[in-house]
Amino acid sequence: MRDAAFAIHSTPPQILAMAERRKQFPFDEFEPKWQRHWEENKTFSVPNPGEADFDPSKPKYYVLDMFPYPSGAGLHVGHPEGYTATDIITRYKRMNGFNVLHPMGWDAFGLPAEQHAIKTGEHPRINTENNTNNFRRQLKSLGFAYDWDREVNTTDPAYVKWTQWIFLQLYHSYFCEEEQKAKPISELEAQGLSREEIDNRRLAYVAETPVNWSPDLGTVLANEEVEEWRAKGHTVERRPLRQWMLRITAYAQRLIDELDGLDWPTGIKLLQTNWIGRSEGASVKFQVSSARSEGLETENLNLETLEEVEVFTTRPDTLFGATYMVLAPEHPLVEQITTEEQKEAVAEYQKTCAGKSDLERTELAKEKSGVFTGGYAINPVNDEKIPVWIADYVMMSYGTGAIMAVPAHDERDHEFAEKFGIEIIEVVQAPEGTEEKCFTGNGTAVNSGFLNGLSTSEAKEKITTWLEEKGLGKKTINFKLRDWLFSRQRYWGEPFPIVWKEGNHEALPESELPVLAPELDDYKPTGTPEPLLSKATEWVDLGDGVKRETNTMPQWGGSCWYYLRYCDAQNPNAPIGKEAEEYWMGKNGNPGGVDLYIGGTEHAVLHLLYARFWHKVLFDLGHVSTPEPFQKLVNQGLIMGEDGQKMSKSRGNVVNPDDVVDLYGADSLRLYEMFMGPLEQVKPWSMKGVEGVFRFLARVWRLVMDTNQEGEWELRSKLAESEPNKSTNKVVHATIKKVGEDIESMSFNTAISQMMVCTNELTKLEEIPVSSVVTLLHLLNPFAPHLTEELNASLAEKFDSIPNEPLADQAWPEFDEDCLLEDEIEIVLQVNGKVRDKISVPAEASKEEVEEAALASERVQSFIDGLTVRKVIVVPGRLVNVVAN
RNA sequence: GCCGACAUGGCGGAAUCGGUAGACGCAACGGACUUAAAAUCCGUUGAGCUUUGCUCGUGUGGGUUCAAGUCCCACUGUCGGUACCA
Repeated sequence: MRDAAFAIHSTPPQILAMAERRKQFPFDEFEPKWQRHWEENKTFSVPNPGEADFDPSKPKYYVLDMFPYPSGAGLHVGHPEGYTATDIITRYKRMNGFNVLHPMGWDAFGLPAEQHAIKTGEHPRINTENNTNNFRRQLKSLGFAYDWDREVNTTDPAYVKWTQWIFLQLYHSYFCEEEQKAKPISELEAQGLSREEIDNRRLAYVAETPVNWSPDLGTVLANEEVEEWRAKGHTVERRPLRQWMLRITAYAQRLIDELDGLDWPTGIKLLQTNWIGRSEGASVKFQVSSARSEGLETENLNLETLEEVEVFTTRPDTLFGATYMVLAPEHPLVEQITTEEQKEAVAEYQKTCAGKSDLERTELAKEKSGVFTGGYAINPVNDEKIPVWIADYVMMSYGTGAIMAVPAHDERDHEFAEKFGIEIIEVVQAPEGTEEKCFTGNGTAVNSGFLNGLSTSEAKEKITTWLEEKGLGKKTINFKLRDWLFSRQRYWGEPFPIVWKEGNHEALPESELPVLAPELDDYKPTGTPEPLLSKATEWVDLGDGVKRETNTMPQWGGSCWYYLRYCDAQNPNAPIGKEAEEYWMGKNGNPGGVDLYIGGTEHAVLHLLYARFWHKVLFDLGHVSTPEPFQKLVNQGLIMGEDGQKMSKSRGNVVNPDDVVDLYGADSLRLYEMFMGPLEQVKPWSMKGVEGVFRFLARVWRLVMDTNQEGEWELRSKLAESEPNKSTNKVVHATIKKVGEDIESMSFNTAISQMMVCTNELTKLEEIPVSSVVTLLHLLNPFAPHLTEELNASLAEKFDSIPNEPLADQAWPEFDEDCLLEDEIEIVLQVNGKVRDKISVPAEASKEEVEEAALASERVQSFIDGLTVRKVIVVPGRLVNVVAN
C-alpha cells in the first residue's frame, strides 16, 4: 500500500560517519547463511488443509502486514517496524504450537510506475518488477519469516482475474434494504424490473458525478489523493464525468455497527465512524416559487406554479425559526427559481463556485458569500414566505443540497443572516446562565406555536410526527459517506470486465477473465478525460458496435482482498478455496478472520474501510465465512528522523535500512526498531540507539563465543553443562515469564530490556550453565533469529544436552513458578507516606509479623517518636505505612 | 473550530490493581586494560541542601486517599486527523 510519499534515500554521510564499521561478531557471515537455510528448507512455509504435512491438531493464527507499494525508493525504516513486530509474533506463535500464516506481497498497480513509463517509454510492468525485486531482496535480508510460496502481486494476471471476478460479484448484486444485505441481481430480474431499474440498484453502477480531474496526470483522483499530487506540481480541477461507482453507502449502517466486535484501536474506530458520519433528523418539504410565478412576490400565491424542495435538518424543532432557505449553487432547481432580475447575479455566482474545488471553497470559508435568487419558499409550519438564496456553504453532495436556515440556532446561518440582513428569530430558549450570541444547544422551544414549552428532544419528536401526518416530511437518517468513485483513466490498473453495447454496459463472462490491458506505444495522458486505454483502438473495438470499457480500477481494488488470496495463493479456480478460507479466515467465535493486522494509520478511512465493504459483500453472497476481515488491528507509530522531524529527502534525515544492515546487521536493525519504544508511539531514530542494541547482541555473542590465539571464534571456556544455581534460575525464569507476557501484549521494548538484564546476570557468572544460555537464546530468537540460531548451533555441536535442531523448530520455554519464589522479601517502611527504611522479612511472614517488624525498626521509631500512631497499613509483600501525628 | 493521542532525568523510555518514580538503553564523567587509541570491563550520574541524612521532584492549578506519574475536576502545551456535513 502506498504510504506518505517517501523520496529516494540513502543515509546521509553525517549519520554514517557516526557509525564506523566495527564487527564485533560476524553477522555478515551468519545472517546470509541462515537466510539461505530458511529459504532452502522452507522453514516458514505453512501447508493448507488437505495438503501433505498439514497438522489439523494445531490452532491457526493469521498474522498480516499491510503489503507495501514497491516504490523505486526501496524500503524505508518505517516498513521494518511493523514487519518486525509481526515477525516476532509469528515466530513466537509457531514455537507455541500454532499453524501460523504470515505472508507478504505487493500492491503493485499505481501511478508512480506509470509516471516512470511516460518518462522512459518502458512498460510499467518492467519498472514494477525491478522495484518488487529490490523490495523482496531487502525484506529477505532482514530475515522475516514469510511464507514466500504465498507471495501475491496485484498486477499478476492470475491475481487480476480474481479482482475482476469480485468486481463482477458487485456488478451482479444489489442491496436488499429489508434484509440489509447484498443479494444476486437475478432476483430483481425475476421480479420483472426494467433494465434501467436494475442498473440503478447494482452495487457497481455508472453515474455522472463531479470529480477531481487532473489533465496532466490524465486521471481522476480520489479526494484523499488530491493534495499529494498538487504538492508535486500537478493541476487538479473539478468537472462532471461519467464514472463507475461502488454503492458503499448501502453498507453505511453495518460499517458502523459491526466495528463493535473488533479489537481495533478506539481512535481508528472513531475515525471510521465519523467518516461515515451518521446523523439523525428529518427531511422537510418546502413549496418554492419558480421564476414563472410572479405571484409569489405579492400576497396572491399561484399554487400551480410551485416547485417542491426537500431539505434535511437535524433540528426539525427549530422549523419555526427558519427565516430563509439556501440551495447549493449547483442545485438543479436554481434555474427555475431564479427571477429575471436576479438571473445575472446568480449566474455570475454559480460561475465563481464552479471553478473552485471543494478545498478552495473551504479555504475561502472565513467569509460567507451568497446571492438571493429572487424566489421564495413557504415555511410549512406557519406559511411564512422566506427568501431562497444560493450559497457555497451548502454542498450539493450532502443531504439534499438544500437547507432551511435557522440563523438563531446555527452558527453558519447566523453569520450569513447577519451579513445579508436576514431576520433572526429565536425559537429555542437557552437554559439559565447560558450566554451565547447564537445558541446551538438543547433548550426549550419558544415562538414555535404548538411546540412552545417543549424540550428540544420532545419538540423534535412532536414536529417530526406532525410533518409525517401532514405528508410534509419524515424522520431521516443521513450519512456523510459518499459512494466510492471506482474508475480511473490511467493505464496501470485492472481494466473493467465490461463491454458497451448500444449505450448499455454489459459484464463479460467469467471465462473471459482476466481482461488484460494491451501494450501501448506511449503512456502519455490523452489530455482529455478519455481514458488512456482508448488509444488502443483495436483492443477496444470488438466489432458489431461493441466496445470495451476503457477505464481502469484504482489501486484500492487489489488491496481490498489480498489477505484472502494469501490463504490460497495458487488456486486457479477461485479467488480462495472454501476449505482454505474456512481454516485461515474461519470463525473462532470472532467476527474478523485475520487474527492480527499491523500497519500505519494512514489507511484508517481508505483501505480499512474499502476492504471491510468488499468483505461484507463477499460474506453476504456466501463466499467468505466471517462478516469482518480483520479481527485485531494495531497501528505502528511513525519513525521520525534523528532531528525529531519527519524523515524527508529535503531535510536530509532519511535513514536507509540497507545501510543499517550493512553496518550492524539485520538482527540489530530488528532489535533496535523494537527497543525504540512502544510500537504504537511516534518516536525519533537514533543511530546511537542502534549501536546500543548492537552492543547488547555482541554481549550475547561473547556469552557463548571467545576468540582464540589465532583470532578465530570458539566456544567460551566458562560454559559448562552444570545445574544453574538458585539466583541464576530466578532471573532466567523471570525472563521467560516477562518476555512471553510482553510479546503477548506487544510490549517488545520491555521484553528486550528484561533480556538485557538476564544477559548481564549470566555474563557475571564464573561458570555459565549452557541450559540457561540456550533458554535465553530461545527467548531472543523471535527478535534476533540469525544470531540465536548461529549460537545455538555452535552449542549443540559441543554439548550433548543441547538438541541439534534449529530454534525455530523448537518449543517456547516454560517457566517454573517455584523458581520465582523468594525466601526473603524486601519490605519498604513508610512513615506518613514517606520511605524511611527497608527491611527484609521471610516470604511467608504474616501481616502481623510484618507490622511488628516494621514498628521495631529504629528509623521508624525515630520518626514516630513523640507522635501517636493512628493507623498502620500493611500491603503484603510490598510495604508498611505507619500513620502518626 | 471539532475529534483523538500524548506530556516522566541531558536524550529514548520503564513503573500489571493507586503502594520504593526513573528499570533497560543512550549520552556524560571517573577508573581498569593498552606504549597509545578503539573495543571491552568496573563504577558514578533527577535537582537542591546545612550531605550518617534531609527537602523537593512525573506539563500547570486544585481535589480524593494512609498513599497519586497512575483516580476526579479545571487549564496549558505538543503532535495527528478533520473541517461550512445542515
